[in-house]
Amino acid sequence: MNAVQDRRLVFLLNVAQRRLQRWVAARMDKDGVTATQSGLLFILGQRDGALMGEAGAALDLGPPGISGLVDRMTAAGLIRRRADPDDGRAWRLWLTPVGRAALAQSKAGLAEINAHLAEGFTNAEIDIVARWLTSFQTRFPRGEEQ
Amino acid sequence: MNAVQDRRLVFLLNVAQRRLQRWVAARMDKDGVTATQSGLLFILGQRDGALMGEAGAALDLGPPGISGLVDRMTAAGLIRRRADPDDGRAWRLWLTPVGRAALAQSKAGLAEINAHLAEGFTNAEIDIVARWLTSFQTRFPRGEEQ
DNA sequence: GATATCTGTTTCGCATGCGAACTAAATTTC
DNA sequence: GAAATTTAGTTCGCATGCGAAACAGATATC
Repeated sequence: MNAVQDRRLVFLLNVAQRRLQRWVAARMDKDGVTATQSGLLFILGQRDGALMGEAGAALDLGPPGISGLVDRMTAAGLIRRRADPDDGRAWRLWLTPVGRAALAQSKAGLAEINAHLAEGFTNAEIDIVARWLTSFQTRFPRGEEQ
Repeated sequence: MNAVQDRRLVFLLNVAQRRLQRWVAARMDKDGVTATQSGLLFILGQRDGALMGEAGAALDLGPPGISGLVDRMTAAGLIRRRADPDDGRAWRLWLTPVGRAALAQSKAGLAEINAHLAEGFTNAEIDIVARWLTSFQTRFPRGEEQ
């Protein structure tokens, strides 16, 4: 009899994510940066020179995910990739000037989106939403069953 | 100083969706049905013989999305597709026996996931979450700007 | 009735990201 | 120090889904 009764939540989450994705794509793509890509830009803005694995973990991406993302962003000239001097297997990622510019634009766009996302909800309500979203990380852990 | 302060919500939504997706894939894929596919099964369970466009609208998918989904599910033998007798451009979608069986299994799995999604939250809190998720449909409309 | 327009679906090229299998370098074990 | 194991990334095949453009049938307009 309430929101949990049917498939709603699963479906709603899916749709919401897709709608947001599309929205971001429509306004940010003009600057050549997608939502996921701006995620990596943010990470590097805080930790320039991070390892691919570190960046992947921060974005909650598996090895194939971060690998492909880095390929595309390197090709787009947003980041650069240099071998780690201490570990022959590892790569460190660095922002290019183009990447820095894109990051600055993403920050502005993101502020707008965040405002949009909280409109019509109190801080307490947004905190509940944030707690629910965060709980996925323990409820649906990466490596394990159940 | 609260949850809205940085990119959190956008990022959290993304991660949550991906985690759920992965989870569903891991336990449902054994039955050969993914989350999106079970979405279409649910629609047809209620409205067998729906037009592709109708199904797409119900799932919030654009033409290319529903087209590809139908291709894959037809190939998998889950649904069947017949020309609409009244409109030479349109197709109606029907569950196959295999599709019906998959739908039954999806229903069971979904109940479990829904329980999991609401654990640790009161009904009032889940209602807030549902309201937030639903608000995306007006906040980020399909066709238009702003 | 011929032309213009609208509408349902398809196709293309792309980004995203998974699991599985692989490669290669680093570390541990014996 | 050689063999076994772990770890960092890559590659492959796949599902998902977008926007743009194409296509064909349906409807409206003149």
